[in-house]
Amino acid sequence: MKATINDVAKQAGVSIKTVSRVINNETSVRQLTREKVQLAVEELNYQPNLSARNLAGAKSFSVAYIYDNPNAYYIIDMQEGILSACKQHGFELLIHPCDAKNKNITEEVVNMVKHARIAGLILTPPLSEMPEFVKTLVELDVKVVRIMSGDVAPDELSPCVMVNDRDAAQTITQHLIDLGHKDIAFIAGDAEHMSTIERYKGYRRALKASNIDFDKSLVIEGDYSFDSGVSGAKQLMSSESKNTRPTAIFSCNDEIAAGALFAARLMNISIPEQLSIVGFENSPFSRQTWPKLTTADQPNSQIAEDAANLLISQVRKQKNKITISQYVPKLVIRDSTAKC
Amino acid sequence: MKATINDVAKQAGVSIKTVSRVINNETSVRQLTREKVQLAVEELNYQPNLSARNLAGAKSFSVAYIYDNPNAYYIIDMQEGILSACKQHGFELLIHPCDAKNKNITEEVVNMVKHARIAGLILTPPLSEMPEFVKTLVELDVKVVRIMSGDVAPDELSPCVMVNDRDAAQTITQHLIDLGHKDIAFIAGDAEHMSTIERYKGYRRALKASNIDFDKSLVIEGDYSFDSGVSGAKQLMSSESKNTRPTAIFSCNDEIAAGALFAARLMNISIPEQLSIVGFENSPFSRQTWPKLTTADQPNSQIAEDAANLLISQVRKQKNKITISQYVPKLVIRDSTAKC
DNA sequence: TTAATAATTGACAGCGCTGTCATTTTTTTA
DNA sequence: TAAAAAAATGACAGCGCTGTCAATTATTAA
Repeated sequence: MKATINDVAKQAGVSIKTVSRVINNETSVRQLTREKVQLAVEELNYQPNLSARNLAGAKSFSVAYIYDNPNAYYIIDMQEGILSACKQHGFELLIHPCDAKNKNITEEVVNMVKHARIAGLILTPPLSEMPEFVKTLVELDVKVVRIMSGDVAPDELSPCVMVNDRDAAQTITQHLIDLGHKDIAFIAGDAEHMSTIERYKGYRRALKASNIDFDKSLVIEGDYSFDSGVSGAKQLMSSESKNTRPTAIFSCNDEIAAGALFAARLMNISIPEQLSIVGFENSPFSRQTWPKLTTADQPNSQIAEDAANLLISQVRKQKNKITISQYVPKLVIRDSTAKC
Repeated sequence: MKATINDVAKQAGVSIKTVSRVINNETSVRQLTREKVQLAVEELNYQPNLSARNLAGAKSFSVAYIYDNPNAYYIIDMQEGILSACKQHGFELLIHPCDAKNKNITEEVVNMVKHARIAGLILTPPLSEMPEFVKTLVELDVKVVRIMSGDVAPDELSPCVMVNDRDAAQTITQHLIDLGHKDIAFIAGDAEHMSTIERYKGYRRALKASNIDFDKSLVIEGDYSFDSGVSGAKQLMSSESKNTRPTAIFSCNDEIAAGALFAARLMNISIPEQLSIVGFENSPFSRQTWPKLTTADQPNSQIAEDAANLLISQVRKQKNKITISQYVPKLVIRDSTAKC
């Protein structure tokens, strides 16, 4: 019932090998022949069988998305972006949730790659930020594309799609400064995440650009969780605290910001009148807090599609060398920030 | 490098066909032979090649999860549950987001199933609740397992995993009644979703059981969105409203509840002192609202794993007829409900 | 124009597995 | 104990495709 390469060959009056050449976009097929084949492909609505391709060829038509990230919205966006690129190029997507903290993560992934004959991997933080992990993979000749925080790729290991958190954080902080804030606190995400580091840099840079003295006591460690937002904000705003009480809090992501909002509520601090709070990521729930969060929006699905396209062209050896594309999240002003 | 069936056969001193029999759990292999083969499989860490299996056999080792649901947390939980069952049985998971409203959805899915040689599908609402869609699929001999709301399967089309929203809703409503509430409003999800209907039934049943008069004006149409929670609660609590002002609101899911919380805030109604609000689903953000939501918890990942196992045993023709398993979400009491 | 070279095309094996069917071994029956 | 029946095993083709290499055709140089 489903057309095979044989049917197409017969219909086009050529050998199956020629059909194979056409569908794989190989050179050395005469234009006329190519068109004959393409016509037959369309008439029969032929689509190559992935299993057969994977089995016969040295190539693979599967890419995998390996993730370890508690943020469901992020993952779903990524997946859909990747899927969209895959569909376009006749690739298949395998998803593989895992635990980055696991010592055997490298082994686990290597095993999976070997077993399932994966053409390449897409990695997002924190996995994309584990140099040893990536290096091992690359040395095993696995194509990898990483989505990372920063403006330039940290190495030549693999192509990257960079998200410029630094500039975005600077813009966000500037927004607070423009509102008249001077005592701006910073609640960090996991310290080892590049995004935390980059956002911190942007924050510092904005302060510096406006000649605002940096107060170390306004920087609180956190871990990208709601709870760390709660405790961070409590610590910052408690009356016994020796710090200058900040008038604004830069939260490393929306969850932290939601936590800070929660803490403010607990302490009877009204937002944004008495305290401005910003988030980062523009996850759907940043619109569902009270008040709605000012945050930075990143086009995740677009970023993922970009990464997948990069990966696929790598796999096809369309050597576009180490390509890098960069995105800068955009400020979204909502109701959690106000004049000082 | 990777062991193939040939390596195993050689190692075990049998033919590849016998190895095939063992790994497929077929009968008519002597116990002794079976053990020899199993030993070799372990020694070589052999794992059958999916592509080869798919290509050679009539069977397929891929299942697909087709979804159309804006709730990222739900999808991720589902995926992970399905993935876990797949891993256990050597199946592969394909994910396929789609739009249930699309007229060609059936064609799209049928096409995908045919093309990718899918062994079976897992469907969640709203797709699982489209009888014509399911029927078409089943008639094309595609195995389907549905996750649905209700206590018994609506038909014999396919196995189902049922989530008893009705009983859960009754329990939740009873919780409100126990707190002394009598004027309990209901903000519905999408009217055509079974879950809305079932939750509504549970709500009505609880009222009836406690001899509380049902007030139609306390039932508001909604659509499972934050915004419908906002407008629903506004409508219920506005002073011009002719209704009895409710003292509690049953929201059909956590998003609606978050919306109701938001509206209450807007209207200066304090929760839970002046108004109790309950959600449904226990999504992560129900812990991140102020106050934290009382809600009903459903073990989504477990449900999904169950569904996937059901599907896989169907595919393997281990005819456990039309099996149904049922889950009842459990009440989780947090801070958004209080005595009247 | 012809030989040499380059560009196109095809024949065929084989990827790792399962299905079919024939063969061998074991068990049962007479 | 032999013959018949049943159970266990294996030989081999072939799933749909790609890689290799040989054969053919078109193009260029001499």
